[in-house]
Amino acid sequence: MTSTNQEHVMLMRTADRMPIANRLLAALPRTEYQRLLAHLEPVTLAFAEVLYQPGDPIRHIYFPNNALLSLLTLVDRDHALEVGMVGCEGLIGTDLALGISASPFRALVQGAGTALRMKAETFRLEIQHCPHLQREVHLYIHALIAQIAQTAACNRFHVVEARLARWLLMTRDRMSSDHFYLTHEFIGHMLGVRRVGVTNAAHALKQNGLIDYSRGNIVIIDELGLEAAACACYETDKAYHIKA
Amino acid sequence: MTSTNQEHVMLMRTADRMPIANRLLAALPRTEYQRLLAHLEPVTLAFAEVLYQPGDPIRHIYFPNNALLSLLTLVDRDHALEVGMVGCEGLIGTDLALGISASPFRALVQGAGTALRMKAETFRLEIQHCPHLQREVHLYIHALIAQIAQTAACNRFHVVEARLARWLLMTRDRMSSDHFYLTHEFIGHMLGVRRVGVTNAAHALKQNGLIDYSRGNIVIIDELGLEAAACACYETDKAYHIKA
DNA sequence: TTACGTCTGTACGTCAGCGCACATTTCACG
DNA sequence: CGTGAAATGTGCGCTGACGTACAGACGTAA
Repeated sequence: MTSTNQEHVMLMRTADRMPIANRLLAALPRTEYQRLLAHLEPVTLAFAEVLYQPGDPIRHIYFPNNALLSLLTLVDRDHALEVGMVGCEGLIGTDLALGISASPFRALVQGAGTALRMKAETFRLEIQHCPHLQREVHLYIHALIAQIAQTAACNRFHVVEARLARWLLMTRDRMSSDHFYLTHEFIGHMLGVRRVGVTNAAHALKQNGLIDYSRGNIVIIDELGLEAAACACYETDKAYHIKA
Repeated sequence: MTSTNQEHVMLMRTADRMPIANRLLAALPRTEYQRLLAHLEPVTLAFAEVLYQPGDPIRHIYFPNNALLSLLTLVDRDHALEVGMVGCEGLIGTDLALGISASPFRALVQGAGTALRMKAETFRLEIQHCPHLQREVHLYIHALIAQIAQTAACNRFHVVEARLARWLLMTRDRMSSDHFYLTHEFIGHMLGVRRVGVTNAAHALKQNGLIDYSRGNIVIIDELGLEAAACACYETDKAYHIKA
């Protein structure tokens, strides 16, 4: 506990010297960024941590640095479905920018890492006074809408293997790493399929030499091959989010 | 041609005396509404008319009165999927409010009727000077996001019959009528299933005395029964959009 | 009335994914 | 070094939806 707190404090002290890993923040002019920095608190997010629960008021917004977040809609008690994936290109808590204080989605940490967070109330005020922030957030909301819709169509029309390939690539892009920890069980919850469905699809990808994995440690071996195995939805999504 | 133009002019002249059927506009304070009215042009929309094509610049935004609009994502050349349904509770062209000049969706007229439209450029300017309009549009964007996500999950988990029931009820709510013209073929395109799939599901609903139909003329007979046949997604969606 | 186009009913083989159950592998920990 | 939990592999019957094809029903216009 003590060590965690100390680490936390250390992070806070060095916040103003941290590289601006979050691309949305990085796109802001210096003046606005400096202004916001005073309200941004670095935090480390643990795997599977739940940040928002549907209906609950949003307490903080999060700008991921190297963390990866998921937005899920809950249906039945058993069924959930990932509708959005948020990495360093965006933020969660966009609802506040639209005048809503609760998220309709569950937000959880898909990839552990760091993020910058801001109090909800502060964000509501600051976005009124930071036109560039407002603009960037609006653009991101638009991209998110497109992503959600694309995911909807993809889930409807494409087979699990192609969806898995797409999902792995999207994860890779946002993690900036070819290696990450994710069990079939977890991925199943994201894609809205059984664990066995993921196992079978992953097995096929492994057989073809596109990926490797063992007990949750997934490695992308053949990126181009994986893109070929994925549906065209990946390219569409990429165009929206990764346009560097 | 001439008669159409005359009718059009007549509609324009009486625009300021038309009842404000669009609920989003109706929620605005008088002053803002009067200001906007000068830029709002009544139009009649024909069934199956395409208002937006993905990627094309938006020329007008549309506030439906009694018309019903659909937002579709296109996947392959054959496959499309409805992700949003917009009636008098909202508008299309929200992208402009987020600083984007093209819609990612195809927008088409699912139910013929009237709407008020505004030039895209005018809307971009006016929304800066009409705080209530901005607020209402933002709230609607949020509801739309929730609707799209809900649709995504619904398409993933629920059978065609339940989805059809939900879709008919959503149509009904936005048309304010138990009767409308829609062929199985058309509905199939919306739900992303084969025409035969719709026929089978519709047949089952008909057998149970919930609906009746013939050559595109659909009538909802047993509303409560249809709600029971629909998935819970309907209730969720209703809570967002029809909260009167 | 006839003819034609549109809409709806029905059939059939195929297949992806489901739910379930159980075997096997691998790692962490005592 | 063993032991138990977690992760992955495999099998099986079932079902909803697919693609396709064709038949009947209905309405409109000649």
